[in-house]
Amino acid sequence: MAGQRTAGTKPGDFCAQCGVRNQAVCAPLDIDELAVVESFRSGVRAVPAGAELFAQGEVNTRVYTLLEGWAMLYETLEDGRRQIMEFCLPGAFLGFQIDPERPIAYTAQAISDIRVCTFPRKGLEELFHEKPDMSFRMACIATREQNFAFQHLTSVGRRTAQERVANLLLELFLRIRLTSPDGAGHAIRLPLTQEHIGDALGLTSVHVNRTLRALREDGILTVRDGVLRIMDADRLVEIAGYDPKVHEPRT
Amino acid sequence: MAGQRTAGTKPGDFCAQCGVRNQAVCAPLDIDELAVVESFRSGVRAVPAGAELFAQGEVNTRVYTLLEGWAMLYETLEDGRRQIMEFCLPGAFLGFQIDPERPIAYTAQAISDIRVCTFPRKGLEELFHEKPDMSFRMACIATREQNFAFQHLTSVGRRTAQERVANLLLELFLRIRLTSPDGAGHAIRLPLTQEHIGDALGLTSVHVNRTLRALREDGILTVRDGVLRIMDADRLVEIAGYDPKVHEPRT
DNA sequence: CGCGATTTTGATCAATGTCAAAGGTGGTGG
DNA sequence: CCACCACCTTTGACATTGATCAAAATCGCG
Repeated sequence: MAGQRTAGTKPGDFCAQCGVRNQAVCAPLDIDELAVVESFRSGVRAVPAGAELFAQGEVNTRVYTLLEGWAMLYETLEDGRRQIMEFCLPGAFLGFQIDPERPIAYTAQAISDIRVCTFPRKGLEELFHEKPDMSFRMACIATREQNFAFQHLTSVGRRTAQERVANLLLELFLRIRLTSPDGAGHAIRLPLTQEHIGDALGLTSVHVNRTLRALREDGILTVRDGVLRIMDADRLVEIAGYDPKVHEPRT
Repeated sequence: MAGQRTAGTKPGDFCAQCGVRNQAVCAPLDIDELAVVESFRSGVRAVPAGAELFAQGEVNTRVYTLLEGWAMLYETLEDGRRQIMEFCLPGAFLGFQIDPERPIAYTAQAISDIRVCTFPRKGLEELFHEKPDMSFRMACIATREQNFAFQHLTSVGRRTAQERVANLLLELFLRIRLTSPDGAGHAIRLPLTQEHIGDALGLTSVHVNRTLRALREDGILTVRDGVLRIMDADRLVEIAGYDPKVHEPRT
């Protein structure tokens, strides 16, 4: 599958062979333009699970495209309560803010070991200016992200614990399915703890645990050893309140 | 204050005199470019309180800039539960989706009587293409909106009822203060019912009522006859968990 | 084997929801 | 001008969801 990669290179080393190019901000660029981007970027960086890409309150001088692995964005309150905004998969564009001087409101942390493509924040405007398609692409991405944040908000604000968990797991299942090359089974790798799930959904980890038990006992799904297995997709879709007409697929 | 408007015209009739131009997508345009936009738009429309600009599930053929009044975006679940995503004030850009064919996931409804500047969705890409600054501006707006959605999500997911209410009312107070020309008092017009507040915060209206009572009894704020009055700003800021360093001002 | 992190379970508690009814309040039409 | 109506606010009694606290079981790993 890595046939056209030069031996010894890893995904992201060359833009032209980038595995997430079509999901990322770079999608509208042609091969020649990629060369410009490639010379602009700072390079590819590996970040171990648990490390932060940037932290709430910092002024952030880089932006990132996630190449491999899972990351998350979260905000913490002074007393330690945490809200995870989003789980990020390859292709995600992270850390962009309008005002580069303003401290960023949330933290980005690697959940698994990840690899990111790094750009200096400085000069981004100019790059977007030279490549207006990237601006438009960027607007599209941000608009989509806003839509996902809206859906997430609806879950947290108005659904029961069971509905929230069902909704999130279904969403993650579909996102992974869309991008990952491996098989068409009813199971995916899910590198999240129950605390991650709780912090994303506004629940405690112990309530997530009980909810997952109920879902398992009802024969709907299981989460075991970091793999999510869907047993009864129809009922899952129903509980999750998932509507394929409005719920836009997501990478 | 309306001195430079032609007698008989209303805000929005001419782009050059548009009161929200500097908050809206049109901000980066100069006078000549405005002429292009002015010929592109469909015109200005008045919409009465309670009417919908577009509805969840429709394919939406127009986008709007809000000129006057309050609107809101919300999603409803099949059984009627409602989540308000956002209260929109003048300058807001509404209804844009990447894929113009896909049904929109949320409803936009006027809270008070409003006036909107209307554009056909068709041709927007071309307009953005001709005016790349508008694309970039659009990306900035969408990114900001995403940030606000994130903050909202944190409130709903992790704050108590009292903190949520305090946070929302403070946010609205500051937003209004930023834009409205009238005085520097500690009160603003707030055309929301307690049900609106509850649906935005993931609470029932009766719990909002009790929470407002507590806030009033503690001498922090009052909401009465559609006006919000701040009595003790310091304590409000504290309860709301408001951090001016990361909480970007918003129009 | 031992340790830290995670999952699981139980017992109890608190925050918020539900249901119901009683006041406003403003608008409308007779 | 009044009566009525729709809508909103307010309050009470009670129900329920999900939180909290605590401890045991399990797991990965050095």
